[in-house]
Amino acid sequence: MNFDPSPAAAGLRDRKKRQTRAALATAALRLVAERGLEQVTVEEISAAADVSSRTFFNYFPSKEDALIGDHAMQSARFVARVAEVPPGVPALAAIRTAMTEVIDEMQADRELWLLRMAVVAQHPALLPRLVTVGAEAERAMIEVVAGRVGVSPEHGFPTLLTTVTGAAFRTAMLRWAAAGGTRSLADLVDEAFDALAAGLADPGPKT
Amino acid sequence: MNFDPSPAAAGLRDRKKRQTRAALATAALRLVAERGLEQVTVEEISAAADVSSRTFFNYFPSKEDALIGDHAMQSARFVARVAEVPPGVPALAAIRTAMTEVIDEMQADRELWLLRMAVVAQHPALLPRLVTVGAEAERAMIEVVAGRVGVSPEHGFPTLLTTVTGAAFRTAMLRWAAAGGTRSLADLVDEAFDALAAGLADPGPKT
DNA sequence: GCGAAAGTTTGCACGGACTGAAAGATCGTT
DNA sequence: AACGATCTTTCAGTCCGTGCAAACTTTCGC
Repeated sequence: MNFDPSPAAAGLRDRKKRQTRAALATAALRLVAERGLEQVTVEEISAAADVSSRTFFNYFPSKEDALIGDHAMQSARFVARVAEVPPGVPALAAIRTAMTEVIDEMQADRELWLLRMAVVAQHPALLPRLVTVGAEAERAMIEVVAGRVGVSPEHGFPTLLTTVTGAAFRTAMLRWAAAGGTRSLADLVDEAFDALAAGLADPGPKT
Repeated sequence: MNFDPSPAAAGLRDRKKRQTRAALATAALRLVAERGLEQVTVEEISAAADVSSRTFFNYFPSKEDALIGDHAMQSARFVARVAEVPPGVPALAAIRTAMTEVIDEMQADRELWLLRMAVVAQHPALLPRLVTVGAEAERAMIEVVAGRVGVSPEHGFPTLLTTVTGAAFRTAMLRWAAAGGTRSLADLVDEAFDALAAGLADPGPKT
């Protein structure tokens, strides 16, 4: 069992795996950013990372997944953070609060994420695969929200809130990348969540 | 130029094209609903529609597209309807109003849409391809919203509103299908839009 | 150290999605 | 009936993605 995947690990085996995984991911991003998704084969990505193309598929189930990365654990932590926010805080605000941790991690990997978002912007089909990376994470999120607001998961609200905040976060990420990281991601997320909390009312001309 | 694609057309050729397109789409839906997406090949779908598999790809660029259908014109009309709503009406309400036409058409094809949504529910990867079927439609929508509320398209609001209402509509469609069409789609969309207008505030326990 | 155990990489073979080109069938028009 | 335009089919080919088994490497027990 590996409870701490990020730091320089004890085993040599794990370190190597992390290396090749990172090499594949960055090679994929770099090549696709240069040439476009269709113009890059997994064989080329694998060659750039010095492994066989079969090995590529041992790490990622598809070409797209190598670009998006593996956010399974981040998603799980995110859901857990939402559950940890004190009760009484409205669910929308709780989600915004829990996002802070994810945002900080993205800012830490700033270059990687800006490149990744540039690729996503060029290939909108990849967009949905961000944030909502897993069906289980989404279901878990829906259940946590249902618990927070005290309704059954069959009620429409938890699902609506989950998908809508996901969409809001995605647009914030896109704007962040479009601005080349000029404005802070946290600011852009705040802006989006403020608009949601305001009922998506038309912004005054003074904005 | 064909300005009126739906009614029984004049030419025999066009009729045949419509027939095979519909045959392919319904065969795809039926087979995938029975066996699942991975267990159905394009060859089988084509055989069920009595055409070669190459012909399938003359009609649809991918297996998924045959399931989702071709909503390009509907999307364009939808965007146009949003632009037609009298100014002064907030953008969120304008979008809800414009949706009525789309919803009515879906209710008219009730069986087809319920089957389609059942398939989508079984294969969440198809979900994003609904509503947001085209990048151009989405951009057009963003521009119309920007025009309505009097901000530049670079402002975050138009994009946010477009993606968020899309997500809301998708959840309403899923609930509609999950309930087997018991509740009217219009009701479920209203519920979602009311929640959006209320700033996604937690629903009281009395809901 | 050393050999067994466990995990990883690789090549091979395969099925299926999708595309281009060229030949064949069908339809509309005169 | 014949011609041109349009659609369908056949064919060959590329690439994605997966199961399998052999070769290899790290780890562990002794």
